[in-house]
Amino acid sequence: MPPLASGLLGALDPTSDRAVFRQIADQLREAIDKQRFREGDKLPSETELVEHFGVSRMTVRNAFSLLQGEGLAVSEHGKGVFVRPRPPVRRLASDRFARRHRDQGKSAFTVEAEAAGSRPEVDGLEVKEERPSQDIAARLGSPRKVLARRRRYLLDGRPVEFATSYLPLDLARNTPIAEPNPGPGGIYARLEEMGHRLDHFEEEIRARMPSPTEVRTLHLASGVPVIHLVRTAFNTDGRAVEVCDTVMAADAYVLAYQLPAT
Amino acid sequence: MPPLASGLLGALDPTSDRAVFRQIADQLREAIDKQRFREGDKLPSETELVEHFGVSRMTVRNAFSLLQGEGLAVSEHGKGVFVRPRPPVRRLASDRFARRHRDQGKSAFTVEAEAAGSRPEVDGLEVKEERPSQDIAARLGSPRKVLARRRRYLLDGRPVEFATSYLPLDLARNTPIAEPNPGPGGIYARLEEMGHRLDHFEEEIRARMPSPTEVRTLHLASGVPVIHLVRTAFNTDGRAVEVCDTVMAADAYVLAYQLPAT
DNA sequence: CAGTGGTCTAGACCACTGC
DNA sequence: CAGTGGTCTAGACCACTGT
Repeated sequence: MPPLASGLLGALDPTSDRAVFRQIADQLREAIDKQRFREGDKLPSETELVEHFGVSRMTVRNAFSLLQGEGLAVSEHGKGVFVRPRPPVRRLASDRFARRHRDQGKSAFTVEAEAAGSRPEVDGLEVKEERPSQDIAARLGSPRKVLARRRRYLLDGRPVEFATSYLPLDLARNTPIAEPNPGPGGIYARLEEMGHRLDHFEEEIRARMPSPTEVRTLHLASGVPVIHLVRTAFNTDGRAVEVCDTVMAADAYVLAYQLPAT
Repeated sequence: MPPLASGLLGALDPTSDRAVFRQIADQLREAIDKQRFREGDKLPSETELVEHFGVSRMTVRNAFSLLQGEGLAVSEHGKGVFVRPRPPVRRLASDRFARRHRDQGKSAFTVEAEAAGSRPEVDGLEVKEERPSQDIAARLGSPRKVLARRRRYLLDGRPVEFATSYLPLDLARNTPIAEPNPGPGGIYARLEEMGHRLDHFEEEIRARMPSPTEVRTLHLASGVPVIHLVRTAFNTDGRAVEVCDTVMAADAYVLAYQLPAT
């Protein structure tokens, strides 16, 4: 009765140029790809692999470290190293800000999450007046000060994104937009009531590894990038009336867009 | 005359709970954020840091490993560890497939890159008939076979993306689309000539860490994710006539989209 | 308690770079 | 050649998990 590792893993090739820890990672990666280990399964412990391959512990840890960097494995102190579970993904459609989605009493995030059978939460709401960063100022037409609305979004208890909306202060001060709860339809509905009929949005998307702060805020496993989305809302006069800066856990989202063939 | 490390880095806090290698990483990260080390600068060598902090070499290497995972540093064997340079970013606009961009003799990639002052190349072109994967088949209406057009794109010698276009074989066989060079305006122009007037595109965007194959193909530094983009082209009958599966080096791109406020 | 991963040491030898 | 990072060993002690 061979231990777990022996049953599913082979031997090293001592003639290979490939570093031993890479060979070990290769074997584990292949076993994961072939579903011999499935999502959430525990991988062999460091001790088991040390004995199976006859290497030192650091070599095994280097192999695990590679897999974690690739997003294939996560370690849990005192428990083991596991195949990283793939959580359900939230699909953001490009019509999510269409006016017809704005006539309910709840936010777009809440409505959409409940429709998908998830439990949405909003967290750490904070509304402040600030001096804008250079980037935000440039996008908003260089206002001296802005209203910043920060919040974090969770699905079924898991943080998935946090966002800050910036509006020129002269436009937002002493309006419902400056209240913690801006009311049904959110700030876009309020902007339109105030005469800023929205014409279109521009979104810019980047992907990168998270900062330590982002890792904490979103409880990110290692090997999980973030999607950085900056959305600018334009009114029918062509003025940028809001910029929303969003950082999303990349493993929780698919973004979907429609492009005209023109 | 203190060595480089002493001049820019402080001391450890032995009373802190924070692991020593994390404290070292914190100091280097802060120095990078504050531009005390700039893009492309060499960080202190492992030996220097070992002496400066009075720790063992593995501890210093762990600190560097953290920074590399965050995409802040890259190591070069025999040379040193450097602040990761931020290469110029290519902006993909959402009108990049508009018909008006299709009347030149060159591909969209080539035209756009030259306009931006870069030197574009296309690489490893391969045209094959294949059985589609389950995902591709589902998107194309379950054809038994597809034509697959693979290629890699480079800017100024640097690989930035590789892509595969899939078309139902009954639609593409024995047409210019099956030729290595499909002619001016690319396969979209040919599809329209063949009566498939394009109506719109759908794009799905994900971000994740690259597989080892993708690391090789795109020469990715560690700590650089990929953007995975799947575009489906629909004709005016609502039929999906092409799916293009693209993997991009995330540090080389910003994707930009316009959304109607409807 | 035993088993797990997290941190750290003090060496060793190798491969690559630049002078 | 000296200096750099890449790999590997054989220990040690700690913190966290589950029984």
